[in-house]
Amino acid sequence: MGMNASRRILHVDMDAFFVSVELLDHPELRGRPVVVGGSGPRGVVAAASYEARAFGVHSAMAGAVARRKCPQAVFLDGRHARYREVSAVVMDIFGSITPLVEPLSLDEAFLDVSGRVRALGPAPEIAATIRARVFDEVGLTCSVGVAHNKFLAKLATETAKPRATPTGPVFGSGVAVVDEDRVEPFLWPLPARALWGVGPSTWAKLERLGVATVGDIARLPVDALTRAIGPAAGTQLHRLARGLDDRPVEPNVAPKSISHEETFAVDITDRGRLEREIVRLSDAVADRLRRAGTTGRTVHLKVRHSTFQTVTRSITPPHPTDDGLDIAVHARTMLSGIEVADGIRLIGVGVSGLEEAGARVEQMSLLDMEAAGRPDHDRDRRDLNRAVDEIRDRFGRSAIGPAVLAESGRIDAFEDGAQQWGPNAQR
DNA sequence: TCTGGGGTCCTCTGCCCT
DNA sequence: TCTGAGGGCAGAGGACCC
Repeated sequence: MGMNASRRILHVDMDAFFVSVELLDHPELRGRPVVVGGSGPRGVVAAASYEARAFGVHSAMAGAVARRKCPQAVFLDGRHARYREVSAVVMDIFGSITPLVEPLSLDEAFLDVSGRVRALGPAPEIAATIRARVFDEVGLTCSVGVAHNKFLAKLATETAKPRATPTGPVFGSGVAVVDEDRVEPFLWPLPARALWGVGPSTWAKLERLGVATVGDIARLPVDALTRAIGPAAGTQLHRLARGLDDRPVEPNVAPKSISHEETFAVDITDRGRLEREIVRLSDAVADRLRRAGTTGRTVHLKVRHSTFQTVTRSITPPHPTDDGLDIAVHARTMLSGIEVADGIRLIGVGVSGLEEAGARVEQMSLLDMEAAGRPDHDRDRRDLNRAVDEIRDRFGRSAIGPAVLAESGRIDAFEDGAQQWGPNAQR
């Protein structure tokens, strides 16, 4: 395809995905306000049905607030494993349309259908086909935006979505198209907040510049923008405001980091307890690293104090690792420099700098390994991890785990389906 | 009963090296 | 030897997204 050939990009977004999956499995709840997440002592809303949205409930809202706004709503814990399962079926439908599918999350994806128009018809027709197939084969509704780039396709989706009103949900058009010669009338009246990358902080800075709409940004000189919000964000925003976006749809984007974090039902001041949580989180991170066949170079620790002040520490050891104990030792070292007496509400462990496992082992000479004093030790640990992985494959994640966790009985906290949006009430 | 969990990217700062 | 500029990297934090 030539450089100037117009691309045909679809953005597909499932409508109220987590809630819709729950309604699929619990049809008796249809028509009622339903909220996924937010049921625990410190939970937040992950998704709200359009009936619940009519009461002002929306995702990321504190569970307590949601309850106050809509006490009659049904609050459900999330079932992440189930959502993944349904998502895989939906993504397979996308994959049968074009190989160029880039998932953004479980419920959203970009599709480049430029090469499929000849076979399947114009992009809006492909969009309608996708909606029909997702409904017929999965039983869920989705909205689709069509444009010549990712950014405009995503904005188009918003206008196609159902809306919540006091009298009940109103269906959207389902498919929305932004034609290449209609970009400015579509884009410029929108609030600047609609642009990708404009959150509360950037929004405040833009307001100080007297900017309200996307059109205002487009008419602003670039250097005024870069001075206000930085070179990278400034140039990017200026391009988006003129509808320019040449990012390709990229399937198979490799993850750059893996992490687990947890908010406690009650703040923790006991360092020993925090160290045990670190072992558990590190074990879960390492488990995922090995399953993905990767190792991590940099270990990160995240600590949120009772005041909500959040600090992060990171360290890059000489060798990449996929070993839970290894990760835990580094994380614990970093924790030792942090005051915990004031109460800790969240702790997280992660690794970044991912590379294929073994990529480096071959480069490391035997001499290096001996100088580091770890050849036998390393091999033993790899054997142990392999055995642990096999046992877990056969009997589940809770079958085996670090000894320090045995008494607290928390090894299985990351079993598939563990609820994901806040601490359980009983913890 | 205020504020989850899993990510990405950018900026700033300090340090090392040239 | 001292000083400085500038690149590269690591670490910390912030902003943003779903």
